[in-house]
Amino acid sequence: MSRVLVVDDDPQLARALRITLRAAGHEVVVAPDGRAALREAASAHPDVVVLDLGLPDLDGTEVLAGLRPWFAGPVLVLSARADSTDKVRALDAGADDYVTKPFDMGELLARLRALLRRGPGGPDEPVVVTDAFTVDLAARQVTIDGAAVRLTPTEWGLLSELVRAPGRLVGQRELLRAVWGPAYEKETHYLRVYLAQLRRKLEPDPAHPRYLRTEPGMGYRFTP
Amino acid sequence: MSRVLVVDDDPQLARALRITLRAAGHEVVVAPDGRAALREAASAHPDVVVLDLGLPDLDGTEVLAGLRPWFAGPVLVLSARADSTDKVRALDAGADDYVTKPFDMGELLARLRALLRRGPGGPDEPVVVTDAFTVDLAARQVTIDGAAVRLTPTEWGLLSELVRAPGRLVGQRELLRAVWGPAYEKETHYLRVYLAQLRRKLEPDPAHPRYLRTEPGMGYRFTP
DNA sequence: AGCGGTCTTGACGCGATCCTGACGCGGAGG
DNA sequence: CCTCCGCGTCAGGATCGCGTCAAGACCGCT
Repeated sequence: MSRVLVVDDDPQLARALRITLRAAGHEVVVAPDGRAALREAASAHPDVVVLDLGLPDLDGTEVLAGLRPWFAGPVLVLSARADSTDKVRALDAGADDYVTKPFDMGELLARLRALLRRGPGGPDEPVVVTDAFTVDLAARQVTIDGAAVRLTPTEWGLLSELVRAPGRLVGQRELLRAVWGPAYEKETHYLRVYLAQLRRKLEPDPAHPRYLRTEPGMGYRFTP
Repeated sequence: MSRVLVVDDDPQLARALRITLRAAGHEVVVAPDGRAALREAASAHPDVVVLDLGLPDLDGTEVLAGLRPWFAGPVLVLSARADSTDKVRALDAGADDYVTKPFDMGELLARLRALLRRGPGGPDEPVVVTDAFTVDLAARQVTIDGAAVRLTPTEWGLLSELVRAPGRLVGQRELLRAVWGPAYEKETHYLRVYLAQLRRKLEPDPAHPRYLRTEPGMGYRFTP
């Protein structure tokens, strides 16, 4: 989902953060001190930084000052100090949020979500592109040379199921269950009919499918 | 400097906030309850909203929900509840920050500064323009060749829901839940009736819709 | 109470979509 | 060489979803 740089010298807390953040779908990079933080921030290009103010080498605000000139993403500051003058100082130094330890993990995640929501262009668009056509899963649209292609609900269900697993073979039972329901697992004929329709609409040469391939006896495979 | 909408039913706190914010160079608008808040937010076009969750008429999250669809600026939530589940709920409902009462005025100001620093020039356009008509989400107004178009509340709800996701297909269940409520997810008939009305009012050729398109069996799509 | 506007509900025609059956083809196995 | 199974193709009929119109119910306002 997003890349998070965690700056903390406490190995235990860093570990907990890494596990929690990874479970929430983020990619995590950890830096144990200020110098490493600046180095990693420059090389790893994180989307957001979680910065503990209590570091062994540099003061947290110095890290913030070193970061801010060029790092545009949000920075969430962690600190054991609850004094509001500290908060004001950190926020005015460029922090976007300030959380005092000990803190609740759920709250931290929610605050990160709030920061990332404002972020650069929002979350990644799940778009699958081939040389012949483009599938936008979020917008539920298929385009071929920029022109929209009309798909029926069944056709779309089938296509999205295949496109969601690029390169992977999808069994016929799997497809039937996903599109028609568990009661239709034997109706392999449906697949033949609708795959033919999809190929007619999407493949450059429907007689020799290149993207929606048949694996005889097993299922179908979408190869980008 | 910036226009701040303060939503709080406690006259004393509202007064203190007005004085402090004005001293910091902000223009202040105060709303004592949820309905007034939504009204003022639409008419005064604030840059940021400070929202107390404890309101006499509406739940704070309802105000947030009513605000978020069209208000792109930051919202800072005030609350007496320090429970982290409350925080998570508010943040995920669209709040950008959450401050528990009692709070330090200096910290609140610093947090507001941090929020405003992130830019009143957000990429979100609250106005959607097509060749045929213009939709102003914030002002709740549709104009066609500069002339205002009268829409009923239901028509507006439907239109704003579609316009908010340009190019994306919006499922009929999704639309029904957003406009009528979760109990009406099966009433696809409503959609047909109101889409027809919208097309009559907005489309150049209602018989051949160009902007409010139907995706049979799936939903509707607004294409600018 | 009366009134205008809005929302709900029903009925109808039409077109699109889905299901189904029949046929030909090709490869695997006997 | 022959048979059988799975796949692709085609075409028809039943069904579903959509758009349209109109009448009744339900507000809020005067």
